[in-house]
Amino acid sequence: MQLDEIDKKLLRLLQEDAKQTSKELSHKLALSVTAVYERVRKLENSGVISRYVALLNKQKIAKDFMVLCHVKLTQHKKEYIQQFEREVMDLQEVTECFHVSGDYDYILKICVRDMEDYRHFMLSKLTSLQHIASTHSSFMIAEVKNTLTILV
Amino acid sequence: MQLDEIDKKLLRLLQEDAKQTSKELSHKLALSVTAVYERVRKLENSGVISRYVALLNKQKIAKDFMVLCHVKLTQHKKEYIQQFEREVMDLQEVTECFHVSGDYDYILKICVRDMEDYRHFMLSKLTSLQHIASTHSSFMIAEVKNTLTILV
DNA sequence: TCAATAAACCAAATTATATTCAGATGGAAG
DNA sequence: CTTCCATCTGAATATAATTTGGTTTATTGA
Repeated sequence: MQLDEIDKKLLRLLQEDAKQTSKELSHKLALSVTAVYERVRKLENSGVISRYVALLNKQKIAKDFMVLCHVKLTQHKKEYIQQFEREVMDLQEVTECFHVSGDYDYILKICVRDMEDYRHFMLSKLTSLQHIASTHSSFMIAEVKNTLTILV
Repeated sequence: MQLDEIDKKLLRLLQEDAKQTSKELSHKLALSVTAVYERVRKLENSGVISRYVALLNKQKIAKDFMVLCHVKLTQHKKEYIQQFEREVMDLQEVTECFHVSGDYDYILKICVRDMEDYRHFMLSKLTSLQHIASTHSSFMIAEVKNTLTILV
C-alpha cells in the first residue's frame, strides 16, 4: 500500500495514542471525520495497522525487573532450533526472543518481579530447556528508550 | 492497586486487543457492561493501563531489518552516560535502548529497511555519538517472540 | 481539449458504543 | 442488626463510529 504524508502522520498519531477520536484526528490532520475514518480503515484492511493493544505500567504490576539473556545452543540442528523456539514461546516471563547472528544464537528479554523470581525462572524454567549450551544474563539497569512508534 | 482475577483477565484481553467493545468484554468476563467499564476506568486512572497504541506490521512499511547492537562507552562518567542516552533518544531508528550490566553498557534494538540503511545508520548516526568505545552488531535472523502481553 | 473514471473528499443521517445515573446487592465493621 | 462501602445492574443519555449520498479533484485516453 502506498502511503502519503497524511497517512504517515496518521500512523504516528495512532502509534502514540490509539484512543483519539476521529474528530480529534480530523483536526490534527485538517480533514473531515469521514476522510480520517476511511484512511484508518484502509490502513487496517491493508494490514499496515496490525492491531490495537493496551500497554501496562510494569512497575504497577511488579514486573519491572528485566533481564536480557543471551543463549547459545549446543548445535544448530533444525530440530533443536525448532524445539527451543517452541519451548520459549510458552514461557510467559519471556516477552521477546530474537534469533540472532553472532556469538550467541538467541537474545531473550525477560520480565519478572525481582531477582528472586529471576533466579527461580532460570533454575526451574530456562535452564531446563533442551539443547542449551550456555547462557549469559545482562541485568537491566534502565529502560532508556522503549518506543513502539516506528516512523514511516 | 489490588487486582482480582477478573481484573487480571481483563488486562490480558485488553493487552491482546484493545478495540474490543465493553459489550464483548462483558460477555467474556460474565459481567455487565457498566461493571466492565468501571473496572477499565479504574485500571486507567490508577496507571496500571498506561496507554493504548496501534501496532504496525513492520514488513508492510519496510522496517523489518532489525539489529541488536551492543554498545560500550569509553568511561562510566555520569555526564557521558547522560549525553549518550539523550542522543539515543533522538535516533528514530532505535526503538529500544537498555542500560545493562555486563560486558557492554547498552543494548539497542534498531529497525531499518535493509542492510544498506543499517550501514548508513551506523556510519552517519550511531558511530558519530560521543563517548562510544566499541559496538557489536547482532543481526536479527528471526523475531521468534515479541509479545506485549505481560501476564499479571 | 475534454468527457469518463476513479479516488478522495465532505456533511448529514444512522447506528453503535461509551458514559452517566439511580438504585440493588453483598460483604465487613461496629 | 445496621451502617458503610464497594461493586454490581439495567436504563437513560451523550458521544463516537459508521454509512449514505453526493461533490470535488486528479488522471487518462479518445
